Amino acid sequence: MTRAVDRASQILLALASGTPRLGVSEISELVDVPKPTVFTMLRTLERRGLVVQEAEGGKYALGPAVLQLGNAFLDGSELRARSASWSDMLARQAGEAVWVAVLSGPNIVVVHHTLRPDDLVQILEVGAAVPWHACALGRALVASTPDETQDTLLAAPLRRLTGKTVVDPNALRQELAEVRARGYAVENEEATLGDAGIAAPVFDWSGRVVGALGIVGPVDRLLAEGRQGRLTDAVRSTARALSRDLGAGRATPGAE
Amino acid sequence: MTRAVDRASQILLALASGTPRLGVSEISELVDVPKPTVFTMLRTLERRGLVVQEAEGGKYALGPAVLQLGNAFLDGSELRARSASWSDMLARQAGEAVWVAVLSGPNIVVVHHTLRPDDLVQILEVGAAVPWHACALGRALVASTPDETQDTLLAAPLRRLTGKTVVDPNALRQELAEVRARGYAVENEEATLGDAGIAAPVFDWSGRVVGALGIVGPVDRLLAEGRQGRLTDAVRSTARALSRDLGAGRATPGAE
DNA sequence: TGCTACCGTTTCGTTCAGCCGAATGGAAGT
DNA sequence: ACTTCCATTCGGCTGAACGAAACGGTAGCA
Repeated sequence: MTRAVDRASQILLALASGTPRLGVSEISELVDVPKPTVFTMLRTLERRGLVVQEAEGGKYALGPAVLQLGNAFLDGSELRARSASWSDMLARQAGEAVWVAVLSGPNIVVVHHTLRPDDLVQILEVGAAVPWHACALGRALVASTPDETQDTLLAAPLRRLTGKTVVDPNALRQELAEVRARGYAVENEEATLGDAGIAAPVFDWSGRVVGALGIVGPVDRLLAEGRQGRLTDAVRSTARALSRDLGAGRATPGAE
Repeated sequence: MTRAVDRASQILLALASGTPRLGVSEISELVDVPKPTVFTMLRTLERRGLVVQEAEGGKYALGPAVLQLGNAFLDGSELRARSASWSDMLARQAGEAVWVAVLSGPNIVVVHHTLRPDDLVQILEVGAAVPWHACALGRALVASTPDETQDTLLAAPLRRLTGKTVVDPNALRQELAEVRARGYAVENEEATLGDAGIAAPVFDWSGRVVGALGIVGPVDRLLAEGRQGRLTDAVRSTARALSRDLGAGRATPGAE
């Protein structure tokens, strides 16, 4: 581990963590590194366009080169490439928005988003991050990770996003076991009031979970009696098809 | 300048430069750093999710955390936030796709893309990078940068994308002077065969150029006689309005 | 207007982390 | 079975990373 590189990584992630512009002193406090060290690293990151300084003597922000990194990540994502057609099909079938996401630290981050097939204004959420424990995508994904990954994620502080967000590690651990057993996750207003989610894990050729696919939309539509079951089946079979597309075998967990 | 951090930045940018998966030896050659050093830095970047290793002993790729950085950059971009409505208006007016871009090293990178207002299938290009010299957006932007920035960009190797791409530094320098004088750039099949672009620079409150806004589309539509002039006027007045929205004064270069 | 607090930035001496050549074990290719 | 080249490990050396102290400047306040 290169200490300087790890610190610089933390600086970049601090700049991505909510407040878009931070001063040297603020960053120094957030990442617990002395100001001259932060200053030198910011100058170095600025050199490659990963960070920009607003004005002479002013605050720092992420620079355009990180957008290029993000885009290159998406371009190189086989999960994203292969999910487009399955996701489009599910959106038409379900009449709802479909997201495909991967795990990134304590969050899931959306790598593909098919808009709900209607003419209403929607925001493309590719790149959006949501805490794993507060959404169906996150639970579906994490439920299929190794126990030590789950232990790590459950040991970290869990943020409450709405009054309904479950943040008790024991309750979540039990929920993950249930999700794993039945092969899909359902979330009801834990990430956003008024919205629910249904998601299933996606596996690759080696049998490992590489992401999750799911629908997200208004709770009164998604969880309506008689409709939830059909949506769940549609989500699961689409996730299964996507897994197969990625080389997963028939015996993959959740793919029975 | 922190040497280790600069090297790690180069490793990240190498992973974004075209081939999505690279081995330790390949990266070592690309960035001219010994393999054990590359290895240790990759492990450090992996720790924060900026890089992932495909399989044990395998190749490395950018990780999901860079997508979060890219998204955070977009979320924090005032240029992007303020350009959305102006860009939508111009797209309706011109009947073409509208891009807003910033400079990132030798490329421009798209921060906002309004789709052409028709029902044909289009790909959202946010995050896409194009060499500055090969597109109208890049020329419009660079023409308004300080001389030393232009000198730096013209000194670097310039890639030819089509048979029509101008790569002679002297010819480009003259073109930049002309772009600056008239306040907009036009590009004809230099980035993509069949496509042309018209763009104008965007300024902020301090009078500095912060981006460019332009339309991109089929050359026979954009550069049609009688139409090019009207499109140019529409692009320039939209860029001017966006600049005003960002606090630029009336006397800003290109804003007469 | 003057003072205080805190900012970003600079300086410079210290020390240990970053560095990398050499070596290793393993896998791919022939 | 052998060769080649991969990713990874090891360990000694030195200069880069580090950070306390200080500086110049600005914002905020009385």
